[in-house]
Amino acid sequence: MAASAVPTPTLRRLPKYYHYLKRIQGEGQEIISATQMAEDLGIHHTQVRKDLAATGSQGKPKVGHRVADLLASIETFLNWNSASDACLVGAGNLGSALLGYPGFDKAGIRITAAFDAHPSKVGKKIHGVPVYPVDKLEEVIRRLHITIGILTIPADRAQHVAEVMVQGGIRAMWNFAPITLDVPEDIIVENVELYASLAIFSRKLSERGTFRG
Amino acid sequence: MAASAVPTPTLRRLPKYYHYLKRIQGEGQEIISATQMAEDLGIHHTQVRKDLAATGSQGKPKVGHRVADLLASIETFLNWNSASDACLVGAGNLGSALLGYPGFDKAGIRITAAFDAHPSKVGKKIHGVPVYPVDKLEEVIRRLHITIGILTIPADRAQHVAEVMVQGGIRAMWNFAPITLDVPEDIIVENVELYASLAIFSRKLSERGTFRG
DNA sequence: TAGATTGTTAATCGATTAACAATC
DNA sequence: TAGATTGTTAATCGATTAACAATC
Repeated sequence: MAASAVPTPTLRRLPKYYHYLKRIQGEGQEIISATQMAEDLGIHHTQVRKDLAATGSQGKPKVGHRVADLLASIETFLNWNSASDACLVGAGNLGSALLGYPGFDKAGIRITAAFDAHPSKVGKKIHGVPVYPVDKLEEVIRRLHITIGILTIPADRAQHVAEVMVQGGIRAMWNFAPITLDVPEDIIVENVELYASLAIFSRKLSERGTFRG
Repeated sequence: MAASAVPTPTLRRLPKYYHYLKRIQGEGQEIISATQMAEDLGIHHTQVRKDLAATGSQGKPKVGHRVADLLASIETFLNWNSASDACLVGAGNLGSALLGYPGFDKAGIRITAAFDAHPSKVGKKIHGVPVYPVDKLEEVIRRLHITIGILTIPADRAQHVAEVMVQGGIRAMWNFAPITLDVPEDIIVENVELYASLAIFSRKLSERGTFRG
């Protein structure tokens, strides 16, 4: 793969811009300057300019950027226009919540199958997505040509499930389990690190606050 | 506040070490070298050493680190030993999932009250946590001396709720809504950016994959 | 035109990686 | 002792911020 020319921090900021732009668009605003965005989002204005430039969007000197253009640029850059089929393994609390999350559709990720180990969940639909037994994982993803896997299972089962996913043809994984998955190099893995945020939060609390106890 | 001497990337990595150490501890391992950790986690060994040093933990040359010591150091460093009371606003899919999340207890965050705008949820308990009407937010957090607020509500209501929280005495917020909250400077805000991870995932897909469509 | 804004090139800052001394 | 490991100091790398030219 070609290494991305776009820094990861930039990618992380793009959704921030996206949601901000959606909001002001909803308020009827059609033009926005990078200066204003920077101020509202608490980011340096040069940073905002570089990030927006990375998506290929261009503004007009003295005028600013068209909100609709920026939104379109971000969507295109992140490839949110073309859709992929995904499955989710682990229909527990977090998994069920994700099945009902509206953001994926927008991002072109269509969850068409869920899997769970508990017989009580199998056969039902959660937010419209059918739940299969987890031992049918390989068979179903192969049959439905699913290429994306979302892991919302406990850490101790994640590695095994990842291996079955690879067997079945999954090419990319979005992993919510707090474990470093060991998969072939050509498989994409993106880890959602909820605990990373919790650690930063905890540290801020212990640094600043005396209001614990 | 004093700026943290510990880099944010280090804080983000600490839970990774923590979960790794918990796992090998569960397998009966008592000693671990930074070299081995680095290899298993795909992180540079010097990085691991610096991160562990930041928590105040020390190893023995030629021997390694005691797993139990490392775990204790991380817990202490993140102040996971002392507990704080927190409330959660927005008992929807994500909110309910968080109420059932075992990680908070471990991190010393005890959710004692939840709030929701839907009358159907009010008065019930979700994972043992009572749900109050959201218009009682200020009153309840004041009465229960709650200092931490978790926001799992739609973006368009987050700013208003944040302001009520500040009114009621909340000093720190863990925000899951995709919006930059505007609160007084002395209020701690940590944003969980699920969409940041999704953006990185989407970009990886569009860079590497031809398996969309 | 004047001035606000864009967008680029240079300087700074901070994190990661490399080199190496210290220790059991 | 020899060698593996720790932990620190220096070098590199990359992102952020500053300075400035270009544009309408």
